[in-house]
Amino acid sequence: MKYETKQKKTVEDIFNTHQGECFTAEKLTSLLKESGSSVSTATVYRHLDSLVKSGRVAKIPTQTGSFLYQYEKCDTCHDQHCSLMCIDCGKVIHMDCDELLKLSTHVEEEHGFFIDHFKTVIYGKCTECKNANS
Amino acid sequence: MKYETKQKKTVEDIFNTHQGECFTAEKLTSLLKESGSSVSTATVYRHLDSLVKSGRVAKIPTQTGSFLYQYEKCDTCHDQHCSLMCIDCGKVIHMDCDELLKLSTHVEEEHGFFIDHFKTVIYGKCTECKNANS
DNA sequence: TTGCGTGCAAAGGTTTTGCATGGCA
DNA sequence: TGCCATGCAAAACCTTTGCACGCAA
Repeated sequence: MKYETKQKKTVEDIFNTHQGECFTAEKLTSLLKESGSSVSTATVYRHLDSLVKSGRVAKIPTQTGSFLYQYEKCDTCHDQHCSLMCIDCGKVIHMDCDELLKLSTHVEEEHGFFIDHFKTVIYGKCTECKNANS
Repeated sequence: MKYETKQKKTVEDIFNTHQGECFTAEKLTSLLKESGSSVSTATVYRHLDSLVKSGRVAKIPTQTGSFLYQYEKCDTCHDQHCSLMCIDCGKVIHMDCDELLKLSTHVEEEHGFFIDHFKTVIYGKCTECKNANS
């Protein structure tokens, strides 16, 4: 994707105006449509793929077998950034603190594993859903 | 799935003899076939679903859009158990230590989020793959 | 002009579902 | 016997791919 096309710009604009949010490919496509400049599904996927490969967008597997795409402009916080997703309401909370660094360090030293915080999603329940149904 | 059928028993047997391992539904189906008692794909999925709902099997979303199923018999370690999956070779490492409890506690207190360790998979690279290609 | 990007439709892989049959209690 | 589980095939779902056309450089 080296050409500067209208579609490429439109996709990047959407991500820019919704920083940190998570979208399905379908949601992204409908946002593009609503914004007045439709982009075909295939092209949306091709740009998503390109953004994921370049490391600017995270492709997050969900519990329903599809993906969520999340734009992260921040260049400095990756090592300790992580997403917390509520399995009930789907809300994503961003976490960016030292506690994660402690875990990474521990896991590297004790378990020989190098965490990719950008690809990792921690599942659980947010306070509201926790209180709501158990 | 309240009846004790041959198929149900066979599926549970496979999990019992491969504790802690991760399977795709397809892998599980072929293991069943090899063991001499074939079970149809639909039935395999139905039992998996039932096991997941009852909490005995974890359904783990992968980076390719399908799932891995993991049996966990252990009743006492859930709160601090977690799976580490290598994004290169697919290997799954089990982690069961206090460091996770620290993270949970921190996340609950500071971020108002309750981690489900059974559903969470931490992605990254194992030592071998880390050394191999970067 | 060259070749990459686009849109459409078709294909792909995995999981789910409908329906008739078979088996457990 | 009554109802649930099973197997098959079809459908559903999301994502990827092939191909002809259009547009950026």
